[in-house]
Amino acid sequence: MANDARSNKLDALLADAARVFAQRGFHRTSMRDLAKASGVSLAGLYYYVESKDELLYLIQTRSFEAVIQGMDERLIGVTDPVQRLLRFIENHLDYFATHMSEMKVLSHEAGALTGDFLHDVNEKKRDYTRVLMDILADLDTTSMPAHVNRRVAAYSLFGMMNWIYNWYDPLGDLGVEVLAQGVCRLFLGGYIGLPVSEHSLPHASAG
Amino acid sequence: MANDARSNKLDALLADAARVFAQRGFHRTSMRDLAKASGVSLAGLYYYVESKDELLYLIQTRSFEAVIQGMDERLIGVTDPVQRLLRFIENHLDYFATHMSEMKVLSHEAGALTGDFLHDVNEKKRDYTRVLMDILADLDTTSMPAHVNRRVAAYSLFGMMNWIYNWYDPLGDLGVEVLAQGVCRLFLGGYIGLPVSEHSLPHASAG
DNA sequence: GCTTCTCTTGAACGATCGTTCAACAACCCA
DNA sequence: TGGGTTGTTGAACGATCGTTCAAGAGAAGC
Repeated sequence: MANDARSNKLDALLADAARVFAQRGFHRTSMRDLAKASGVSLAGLYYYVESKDELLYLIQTRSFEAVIQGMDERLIGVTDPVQRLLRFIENHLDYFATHMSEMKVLSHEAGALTGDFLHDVNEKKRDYTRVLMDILADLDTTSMPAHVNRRVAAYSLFGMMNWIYNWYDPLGDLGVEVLAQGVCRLFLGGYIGLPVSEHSLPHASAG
Repeated sequence: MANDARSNKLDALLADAARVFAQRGFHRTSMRDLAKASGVSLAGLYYYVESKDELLYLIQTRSFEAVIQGMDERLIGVTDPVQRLLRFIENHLDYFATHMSEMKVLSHEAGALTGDFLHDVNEKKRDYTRVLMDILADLDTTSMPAHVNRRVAAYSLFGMMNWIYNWYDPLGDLGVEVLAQGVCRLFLGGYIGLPVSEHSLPHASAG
């Protein structure tokens, strides 16, 4: 179909744009930069996208939808809150490590969106945060009380996970599994004093 | 002295600029915006500062120097690694909560610096990280082994602390002391399995 | 062969950007 | 009173920005 070709090219365009946005930042990247990076003329970009803002929005909302979908799949049928938390973290970090550019754009360029675009992504963000908060609430009733404010805990976890674009190199010595196990152990050990055993840790399966 | 007046006005200018940069982002903020916010004409800004880049650099390097100086003071004479870690966290969060705009600019606009400016701030960042890494290494030899990769632990802690500009409201219900205690408990509990007692927690004295 | 639809383009638009500069006011010291 | 330093300004500079548009290429359907 012609629609397929168009859709595929849009996908490729978004991937190129995410790479450049992650590297130079959204506002420092010009549409001319994107044209060069994607091999299309400047005017040609506007056949696939209405504006630079929509480009940013599409990158963010699509990435976020993929994260949420992965989370939904990994939580199906899992009721134990510790397991749910481990899978929540595992999913987030897996996607982050395998889609570093997109997730950096999602994390770092949150303030660059405006209007309906901003509202839509913020709604997803609220739902996603709610899932984590509910798991933590579950954890509080089934384990010893945490002594750590739940909001502080939730956003600290997001901080650990979303900060990694500032330092982590997916191609370096440090494997994703070490990263995921570290974050899981830090958070679970700190939040409920639970030493996370080897076999209950995420196996950090890719993608 | 005339030099004092000039220096004071520069300080005020940097404070205004930090506020606007934190709100709208560095690249979205024009020199005309800063002129309006500081009550000086556009051209007048260039009497105090050589360029927009230098403005950003001054905000970042001065804030970082203040953080480092506060840390140095709080670590004097303290040898117990747990206490050193608690004070490191306490200092970082205290400064963050009392200088939210500057620290957001320091955290979020790290990639906006270039050349010598970037190099200088990165050097400070490396030294500062080294202090934390040394504390963690100390912690490893005096407590049970951590089972958490040290680099992962260090950057996770920075993630928890530097992410707060994305969600924390210093004027809201959540006090700085709750924030600091939460982060300390999360990290220490997770890193060395240590339940942090009430009296050993930072008292979160303001700046 | 002709029309239609999809895709791409060079060239231009007005707006806004960071920065500069000559000019001027206000003050200090002689 | 007059010269020099300090502080401030409006107006302009060239560059770059996001976006538009008329025009054309190429394949598809008749």
